Amino acid sequence: MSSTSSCLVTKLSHYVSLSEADCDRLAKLERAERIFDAGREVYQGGDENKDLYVVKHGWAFSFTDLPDGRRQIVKIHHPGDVIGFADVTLKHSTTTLRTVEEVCLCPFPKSSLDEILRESPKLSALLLSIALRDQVVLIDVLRAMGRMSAQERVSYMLLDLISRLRITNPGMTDTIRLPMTQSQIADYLGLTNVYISKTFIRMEEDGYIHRDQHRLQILREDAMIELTDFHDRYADMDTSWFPQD
Amino acid sequence: MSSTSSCLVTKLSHYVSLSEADCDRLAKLERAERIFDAGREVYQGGDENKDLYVVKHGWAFSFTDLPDGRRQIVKIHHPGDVIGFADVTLKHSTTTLRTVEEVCLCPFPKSSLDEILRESPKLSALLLSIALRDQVVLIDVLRAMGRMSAQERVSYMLLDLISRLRITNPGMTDTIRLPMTQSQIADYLGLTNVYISKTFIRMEEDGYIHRDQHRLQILREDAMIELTDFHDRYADMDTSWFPQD
DNA sequence: ACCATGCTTTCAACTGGATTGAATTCCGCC
DNA sequence: GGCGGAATTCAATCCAGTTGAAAGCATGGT
Repeated sequence: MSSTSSCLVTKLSHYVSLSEADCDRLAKLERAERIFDAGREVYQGGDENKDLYVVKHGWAFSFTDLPDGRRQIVKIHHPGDVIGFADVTLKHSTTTLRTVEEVCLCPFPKSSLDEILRESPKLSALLLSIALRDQVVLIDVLRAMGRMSAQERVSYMLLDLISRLRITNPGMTDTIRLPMTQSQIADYLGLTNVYISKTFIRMEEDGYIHRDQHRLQILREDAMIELTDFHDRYADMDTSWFPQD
Repeated sequence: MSSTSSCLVTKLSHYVSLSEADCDRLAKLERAERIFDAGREVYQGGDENKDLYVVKHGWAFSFTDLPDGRRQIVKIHHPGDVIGFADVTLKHSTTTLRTVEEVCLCPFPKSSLDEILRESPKLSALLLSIALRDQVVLIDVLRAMGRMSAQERVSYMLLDLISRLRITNPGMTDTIRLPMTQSQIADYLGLTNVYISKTFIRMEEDGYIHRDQHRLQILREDAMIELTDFHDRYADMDTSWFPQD
């Protein structure tokens, strides 16, 4: 089985070199695949969660609602991401998964994870590292939500997105495709669609960004990094303590 | 080595029964111990992080500051908690650790973790589960910060605290000791000390809580659970997939 | 070409929570 | 028991972001 076609392998081998066997273990997770149209719900909060998903292409996001309808998007998923990892210790899913655009997902059962943990110490360490790294990222988001103004939050989000996309596309420039609607961005940043609109317009006037359809160019990345005290959590990872295989 | 004195063992064996050997491995982490006075910084964000800490007694918290001084407390630590786990994949600490009151901490080197991962599959699974559970909890906090009003956030925090304290004190009633100052609570919930004060007074008037010194009694827990759509993430954990030893 | 639909932008009124500064109360400590 | 510093409370004012509604723009389907 050639592993070059696996998004997951591409993403994870950015952090540590993987043996042929480990690549195959990961690639196996992407054996099945299912296409979902834009704006579809893949599963809902409260559903029994038997499967995890690897994203093959397209964007999706996970969210929770309060009973009165207020919505919080908690994670944005890109190709190569594993969806649902945080919920494996729970019987039921805590979030709902919705596609932003047409998405290809590879479902695999929780039990495959189990297998990896038993067979590959190196992949186990990598999975643990990813879980811990995700914690650090969530803490960064928390800081943004708790203490940053609207413009700072938007800046933080854009920097975070571009950092993540750079993992798999090292040649990436300063321009990203941003398929989410402003309402979705608002639900991610704890703001309203109206204020997101205002903030984008303001940031464009001030020369931080340039927009063209769903493409967004970051013009003053350094200024935005300074503004938000941004740290890239994706580029590097301390893998020196990993067991060898 | 008797394990009954280890806070960590007490906390973790709530989730899964541990072998004598595993208990000893955990208890070993609490061999060294250091007392810190109230309001002391144990380490700072940016410090090289070589050690993790087990809390033996007392409360502490981790926070980050923005360059202009805005502060976000990101985690509150209780006895039995492991501090610094999220940062093990990073060379430098992302947060500062400060004590709330007199605290006893047991420092141990990152490498001890390494050892556990190599020797005990069951503890590895447990550690991974804890990391994933913490992610779910952070997502709950994120939801509170993004979409809840001040009173809802305070309610959420109190419910979360009491749930955590119940893990190790099953006989706990509806009253908790809350040694944090209102400014600290504000920095945790993304509000201001003044508004926390107002909210507490309001909640006491409305009969949700009763305060007496640093003791706080929760009078209408059900109402608060309903208000915040609260889910206890600590009581149970799906350990059915754990490897046996 | 046309309409339906959903997204973005704009507008104006409103409000929850922030800010500031001063006044109290609390509490440990000499 | 009284002093000093911290924590809390009070009151007045202010503003970032909300709300709701309406108007402009795209896009795609028939």
